[in-house]
Amino acid sequence: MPQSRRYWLVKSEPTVFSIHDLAKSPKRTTGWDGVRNYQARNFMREMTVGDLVLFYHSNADPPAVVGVAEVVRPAYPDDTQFDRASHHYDPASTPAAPRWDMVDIKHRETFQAGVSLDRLRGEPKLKGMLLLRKGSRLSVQPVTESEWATVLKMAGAKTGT
DNA sequence: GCCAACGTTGGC
DNA sequence: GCCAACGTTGGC
Repeated sequence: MPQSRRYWLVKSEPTVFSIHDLAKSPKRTTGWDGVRNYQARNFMREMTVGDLVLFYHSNADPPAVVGVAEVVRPAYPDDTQFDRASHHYDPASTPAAPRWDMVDIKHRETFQAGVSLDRLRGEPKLKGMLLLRKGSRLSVQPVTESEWATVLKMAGAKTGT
C-alpha cells in the first residue's frame, strides 16, 4: 500500500518570492532553497513527490495562504550553502557533508482570493494549526488532512484532497 | 550543560 | 520601525 499523500505549508515573503513568481518560473517549478532551520529542513526531508503544499505569504498585507504547490522532487543538497556569494552561504557546510537540503515545488493553483491570517484565526476548525501558534516561526511545516481540507474550502480552491 | 548575547522571523 | 518569540553560538 502506497504511503498516502501528506500536506505541508511553506512561507515566503512576496517581495522576495511570491506565488506569482512561482507561477512564472520555468515549468512553474522552483527549488525551495535557503531554508536554514533544522526543523524546517527535517520536514523537507520527509516530503515525497506528490505531496501538496500551501503557499503562504508572510510579511505581507495581509499575511495569507495564497495558493497550492506540489512537491516534484524530494530533498537534495541546497547548492546555495556552498556559494560564497550567496546570502545563504554556510561556511560550516561541505559538499561531502551537506547540511542543508531543498526540494522542488511546482505551482498548482493561485487562489482567486487568498485566505488571510485573520480568517484562519477565526476558523474554529483550525484552532490547533501550527501556523497560528503564538511565536511560531517555522518556514516549512506539516498540515493535517483536516486543516488542508478546511483551508482549501475557505479558499474556494479547485485543488482537492 | 548552562545561559547570556546575538541574530532572525514575522505580525503589527 | 518595534518588539516578542524563538534559534543558534560560544564562553565558561
